[in-house]
Amino acid sequence: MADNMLSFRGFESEISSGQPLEEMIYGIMKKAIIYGRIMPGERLTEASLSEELNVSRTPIREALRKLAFVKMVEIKPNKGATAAKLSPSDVEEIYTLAAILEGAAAQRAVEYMGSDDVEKMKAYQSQMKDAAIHNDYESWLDLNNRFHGTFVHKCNVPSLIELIRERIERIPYSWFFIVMRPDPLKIYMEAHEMIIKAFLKKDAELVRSLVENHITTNSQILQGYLKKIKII
Amino acid sequence: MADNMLSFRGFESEISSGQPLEEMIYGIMKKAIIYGRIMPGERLTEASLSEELNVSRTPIREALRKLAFVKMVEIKPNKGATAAKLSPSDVEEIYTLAAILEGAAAQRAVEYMGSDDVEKMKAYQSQMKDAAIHNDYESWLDLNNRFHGTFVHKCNVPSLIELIRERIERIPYSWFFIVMRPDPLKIYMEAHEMIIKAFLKKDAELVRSLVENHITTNSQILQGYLKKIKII
DNA sequence: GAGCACTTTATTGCATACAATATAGTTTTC
DNA sequence: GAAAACTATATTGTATGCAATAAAGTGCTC
Repeated sequence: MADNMLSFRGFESEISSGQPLEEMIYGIMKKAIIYGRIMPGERLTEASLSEELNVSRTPIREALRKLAFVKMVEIKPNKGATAAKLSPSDVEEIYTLAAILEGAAAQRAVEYMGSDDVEKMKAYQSQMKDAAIHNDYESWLDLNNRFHGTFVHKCNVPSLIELIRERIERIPYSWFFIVMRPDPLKIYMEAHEMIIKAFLKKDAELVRSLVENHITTNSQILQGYLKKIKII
Repeated sequence: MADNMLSFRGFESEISSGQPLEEMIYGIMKKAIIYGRIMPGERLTEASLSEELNVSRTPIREALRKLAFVKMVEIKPNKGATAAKLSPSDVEEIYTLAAILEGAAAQRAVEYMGSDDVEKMKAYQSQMKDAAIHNDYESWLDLNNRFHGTFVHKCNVPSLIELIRERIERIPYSWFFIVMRPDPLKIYMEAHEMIIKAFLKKDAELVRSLVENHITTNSQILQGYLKKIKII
């Protein structure tokens, strides 16, 4: 391992790219949490992280506090940090807010979307069908992010986009694959079709309610599976 | 000054109440920003704050980073922190989100509001009229917070409540007094009346749109004055 | 053996020292 | 005199040491 590399559970980051250590550690640990290399509830002592990352406790403390802000770790004064556990109600809240926020973003986006944007959404949608047929779930997920990103980024409210991203990031990456079964996928894709049509009609209120329902439905399906396979 | 007191520009906080210094500093500085004791754009060097607060740089750094998270200060790597300036578009965004979030909270609250809650809102509303007549704007503002808080806290989504509070806190306290003139107040109070009626009808969708419009209208009125008196 | 005081250990909170970086000022060069 | 190179200063970033707190273990009392 080159000594100008920050390495943590398979994730790496080059030191001395102008970015402070604190931010790099924040980024690398966030990834580790999203991708399950840090398990929920895992105790994160400053000393052990310090050793694992080969840096002092100072930037680690600051990274942990940032992670606490986005609720990925929980810090109790004088007791320390643990990777956050997502309770059923946490999951529900995350999606409740995601639905509200993304619905609002979509509503606002109607005004700013060009026909090229809707075309992009159509293209993603058709590519998603292909990906689903070939069981290429990785691509499917990427395309889905692009689909949603297309209108979210057109809402003209940067902080709203940020809030939406913050919610989505709290969902472990692996969970997105849980719902990738024929029936949920069918429901999912049909919702996208309706959303596309609503954007074509430029019916902002319809777009809002469709997007909100789309996310809520998906949330309920996910929560059902999570409960059934005893993840939460 | 007792040496177990943390003092900062007129605000004080007792040390050794179990709370870490970092949090106390965060709280005290947040107040100082909200109440205008720290001016927007003011440079906040760790050393000067350290001297002013009689603590080391460490808890100050952590407090500054927390404040950066709620966008009350801006931190540039290797350059340091400044008290955030609210640009016209920042103000617009804050209120845009506040309207979305509080509208959603209100909509959800309809289900959980008891008739006693609506009675409370009516009571606050009538007290606000009195306060307005006697030009007791301080009380008016407090009652207004209670009025809004009544339904916001009934939305059953704690993180939504938190997000709303975070937006409101970014508005300098003094600004709330700017709009306290006869015409805006009349519009404001009429909106409240309509909101109360909508809650009585338990019409969630109507409540949502009324609350959203109420906040948006208020925002536009405030922004108009801010521009006229050249605050932003 | 359960409950309690005491001691030990682990860990965070805070303070401080040093290193790295950015800024301002100064000199040098043309 | 303007631009560039250098120097000095201020400030943040990081490492480390010590203090305060919490948790775990130990022995004592009954």
